[in-house]
Amino acid sequence: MAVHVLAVLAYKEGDRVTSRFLAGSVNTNPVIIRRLLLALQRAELVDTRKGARSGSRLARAPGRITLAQVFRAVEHADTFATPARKPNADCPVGNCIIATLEEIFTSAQKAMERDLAGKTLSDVIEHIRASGLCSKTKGR
Amino acid sequence: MAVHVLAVLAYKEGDRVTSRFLAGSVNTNPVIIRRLLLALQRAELVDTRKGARSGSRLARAPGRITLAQVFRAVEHADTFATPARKPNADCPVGNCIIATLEEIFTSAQKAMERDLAGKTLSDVIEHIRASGLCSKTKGR
DNA sequence: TCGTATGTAACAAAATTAGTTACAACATCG
DNA sequence: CGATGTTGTAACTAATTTTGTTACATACGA
Repeated sequence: MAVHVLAVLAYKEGDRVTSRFLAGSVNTNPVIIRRLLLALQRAELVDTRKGARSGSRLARAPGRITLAQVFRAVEHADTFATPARKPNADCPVGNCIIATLEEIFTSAQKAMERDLAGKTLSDVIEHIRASGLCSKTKGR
Repeated sequence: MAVHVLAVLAYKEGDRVTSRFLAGSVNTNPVIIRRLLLALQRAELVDTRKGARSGSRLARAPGRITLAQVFRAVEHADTFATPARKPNADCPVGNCIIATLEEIFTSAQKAMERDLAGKTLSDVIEHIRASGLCSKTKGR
């Protein structure tokens, strides 16, 4: 979803877009978008301003925003490493396997992020444009 | 969790282990384990027998079970590619971005699986043993 | 044939995520 | 300055997913 929002922002390069517009585009609620934008702001991927006639826009060129950055901004790091597993203190295997699994999964996640780091927002845009299905006019 | 179960099975190499025992080890319910074992059976990673004095064991040596196989057996493939997004037919961007995102995410997932393919169950076991914290005696 | 364990269904509970409503803070325009 | 429009945020509800529970038919081994 984050990518979807950023893609729309990239289309409107430069212009500020309101959360209401984005919500319409993604077909959800403005608040959901705002929550998402907060994460993207913290990662300095978007630049949001309050007040009348304001909104959000990309903080830098689409070519300088990798999907790995987006991923890290949105996912809370512990994606699936330790999904709040029970303490299960009764089994020694359980206790010592956790550290091992964490190590393995962070390695796997790193591998994924390396792959995502190779793709930027403008790659996504170009890919969409190339698919032809999508005209430049964005409804709404 | 799947890895946890398989690790216990690897410890008990050869012996059949009941779902009740495994449930105790992971600190959950036998039915949860059985559901998990069904997926592992379909992937031919474990060999389960019904009836009295039976249970499950690894279908092959721990060194021949990669974590990528486990991952694929357990996760339903569409891990996070298309999490049942709304149809949102009103926005053309939405419609054509989906295919693009799927492509990107399957690529990322492939990268992760390549990483996991490089690690086997016996690597995990060894890693656990090396951590020292865990004696060979598994409680319960 | 008896005991034990799986396969499976049906359902309850808990956790997560998405969505809603409401409102204060605040920038911009007139 | 004051009206307007938009974000930030809280509190709450709803929907979905995951996890756990109970129950029982089925099947295997001794």
